[in-house]
Amino acid sequence: MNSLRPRHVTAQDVARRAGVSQSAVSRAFTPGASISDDLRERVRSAAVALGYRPNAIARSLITARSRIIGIVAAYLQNHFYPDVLDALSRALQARGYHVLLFTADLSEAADPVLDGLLRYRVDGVVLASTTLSSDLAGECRAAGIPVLLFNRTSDVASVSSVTGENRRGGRLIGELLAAGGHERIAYIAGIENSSTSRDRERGFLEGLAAQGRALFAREAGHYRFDGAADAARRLFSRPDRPDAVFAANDHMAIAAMGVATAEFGLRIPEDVAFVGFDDVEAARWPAYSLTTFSQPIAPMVAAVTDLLLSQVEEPDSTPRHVVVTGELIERGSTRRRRR
Amino acid sequence: MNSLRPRHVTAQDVARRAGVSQSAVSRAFTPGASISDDLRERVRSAAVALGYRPNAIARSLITARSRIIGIVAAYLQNHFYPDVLDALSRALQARGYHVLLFTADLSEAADPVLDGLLRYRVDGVVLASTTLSSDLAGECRAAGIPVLLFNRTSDVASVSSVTGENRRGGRLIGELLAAGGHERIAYIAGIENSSTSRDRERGFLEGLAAQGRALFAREAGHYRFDGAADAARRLFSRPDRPDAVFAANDHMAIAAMGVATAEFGLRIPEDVAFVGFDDVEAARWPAYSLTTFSQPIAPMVAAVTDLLLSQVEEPDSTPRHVVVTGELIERGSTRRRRR
DNA sequence: GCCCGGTTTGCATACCTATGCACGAACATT
DNA sequence: AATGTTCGTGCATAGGTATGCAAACCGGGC
Repeated sequence: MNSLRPRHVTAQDVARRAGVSQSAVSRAFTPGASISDDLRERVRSAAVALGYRPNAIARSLITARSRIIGIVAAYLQNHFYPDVLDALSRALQARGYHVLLFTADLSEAADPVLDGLLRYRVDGVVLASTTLSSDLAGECRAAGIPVLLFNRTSDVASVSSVTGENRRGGRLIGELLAAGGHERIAYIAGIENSSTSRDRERGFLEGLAAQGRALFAREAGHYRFDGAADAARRLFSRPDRPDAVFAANDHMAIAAMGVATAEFGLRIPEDVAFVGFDDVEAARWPAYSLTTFSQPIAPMVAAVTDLLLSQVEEPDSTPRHVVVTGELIERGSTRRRRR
Repeated sequence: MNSLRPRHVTAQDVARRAGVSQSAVSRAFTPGASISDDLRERVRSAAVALGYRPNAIARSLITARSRIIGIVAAYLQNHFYPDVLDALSRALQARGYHVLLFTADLSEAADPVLDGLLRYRVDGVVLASTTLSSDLAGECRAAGIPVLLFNRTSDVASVSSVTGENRRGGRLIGELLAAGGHERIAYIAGIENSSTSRDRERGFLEGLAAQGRALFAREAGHYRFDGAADAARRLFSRPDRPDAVFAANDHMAIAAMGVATAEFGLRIPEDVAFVGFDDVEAARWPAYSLTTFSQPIAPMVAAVTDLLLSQVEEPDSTPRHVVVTGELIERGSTRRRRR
C-alpha cells in the first residue's frame, strides 16, 4: 500500500505520453539544449496535460548546483532586515535563485543553523546580522560554498562582506552633534563584539574629538528594542542627563525616543537630540523624523547578489569586501547645524 | 579538469574510511534505524574527520519528502509579516522543517512563484497575504501538497486557513467609535478583493449600525503605506473631514496618522481618533499608542504549524479553517469610552 | 550440540533527471 | 555520387542516499 504519498508525475510519464525518450523531456525544459521546436512543443503540451513540473531536487543532484541561497537572519524585529530580505529575495528570484531562510539567535554565531544549510547543498550563504566561527568558514571554503556577511565584517579570510560606511557615518554624526553645541553626548552601543557597533563607535569618537569633545556616557542596547529602552532609562535617570544620544541603529533610537518622551517628558530635539543609523522607513515617519546615516538597501542588495553570484559561478575567486556609501540625513530629531 | 566544482564528501567516502558499508553510514544518521551503538560511533567519528554531512537533496529524492515548507510573503513592509515570518521559521525549524521563502506581488495571486515552489517538491505551502487561483490549488491537491492561507480565506475547498477574528474585531471597533460619540467615521480599506478587508469592513458596518450610525466616508489604501497616506490626504482634504478613522490594519493606520498630524496639524485623539488592526509592535510605541484589535502571533503561528504539519503527515485529512481569537486593545489614539 | 528469536550488517535497487556518446537523417559541397 | 557537416534524438549511466531482503551473528534454552 504505497498510495499514501501520491507519486509525482515524472519525465518518464511525459515521455511515454508524447512518444519520445525521457532525454527529450529533459531537453524540452533545459534552456539552450539541443532540441527541435517541433519536439519541444509536443513535449510541453504533454507535460501540461499531465501537470508535470521538472523535479528541482533530482536536477540538483545531477548538476551539483541547487540554485538555492541560504540566508541566515537573526533579528527581524529590526525592520531594516525585513526590507533587506524582501529586496534580496526578489533580486535572487529574478536571477533564478531561491532563498532558504534560517533564523538564528542574535548575538550568537550562526553555526548551528549553518549545519542545516550545508546539508541542503546551498550554492551560497548570506549571513545577515550574524557571524560564524572560523572553523565553519573553513568548512564552507573547503566545500566551495561562498559565504557573505551582510552588515558585518570578520577577520576570517575566506568570507566576503557588504557593509555601509560605519566609520565615516559615525564620524559625521559625532561632528554633527558636537557642532550642534551639545554638552553631554551619549552613545547607545549595539552588540559589543559586532563589527558594526565597534566601527560606528570608533568613528563617532573621532568625530567628537575632531571638535574637541569627548563622550559623556555610554550604555549598551545590544541592538534590541527592549535593550535600548533600558539603556535609555539608565541614561535619563542620571541627575545630569544627556542632551544628545547617538544610538547604533534606528531601531534602538526609536526605542530610546519613546522612553525619553513618554517616560521622562522630554522634548525632542529641544531637551535631547537623537541620531540613529540605517535610515529605515520609520525614521522618515513624522512621529520620529529621525536624523540618521543611511545604509541604502538597493545598492547594498545589488552588491550582495553581484558579489555572491559571481563567486558561485567562479568558485576560486577571492573574497571581497564591499562598502556601500551612505549619507547623513538631517531631520527633526536634531537641531539644525549652526552656520 | 573537473576540479571546478569540488566534489562533496559522500557516504561512500565515510564508509570506506570506517571500513563499513554505505548503508551503515546512512543508518548512523537516520534516527531510529537499526544499528549498534558501537558502529554508530565509529561512523560518526569518521564522518567528523572527513567533514561529512548527509546530503538532504539526495535524501529527499528517496524519501519523497523534502522537509521544506514553502512560504510566500507579499509585503514585508507591513511589519506584521516579518514578525510572523520570524516566529513561523523558528517553529518550523524546531520541528525539523526548513523554509523556502518566496516573494510575490501584493494584490496578485501567488501563481507564478508557486510554480517555482512546486518544482522543489515542498512538503507544504503557506501563503501569507496572498491567494492562489483555484487551478493551482487543484494541482497542489493532486500532488498531495497541503496549502494553507495565512490571514486570508478562500472559497477554494482544498485549502486550509488561519485567520484572526476579522468580523468580530471590525464590529467591536465600530461599536467603540460609535459609542465614543464620533460624528463622521471613515474607513480606509485594504485590498478590495481580500477577504480580510471585506470581513473587517462588514463587521465594522455592523458595529456602527448596532449603535444607529452609518459610515461617513470610505477610501482604499490597498494595504500599502503610501496608499493609506494618499487615502488619508483625500479624507482630510474634505471640508467636513472625518473625526474618526478605522484603517484595515495598523500599517495603514500609522501612515494615516502621520498625514493627519504632520500635514494637517490635527491632534490625536482630540481632532480625530484612529483605530488599526493587528496590534503590531509599533502600535505600542508611545508615539502612536494606537487602539487596535489584536491578531496574536504566537497562537496564530502555532495554529499554522500544527495544522500544516498534521496535513503533511496525513495527506488525506480534510482542510480546516482556524480562527484565532484576538481582543480589542484601547490606547491613546481613541478617546476613552464613555461610561 | 542444536535450534530459535532477535539484532546487526551488507547487497542491491530505486528515486528522477542531466548529459556524454553514438548514431541516423538531412543537407550542402565538390 | 561520394564525402563532409550540422543537427536532433535515444541509450545508458551517474549523482548520493534509503530501505527491503537475506545473510550473518549472538545468546540462551533444551
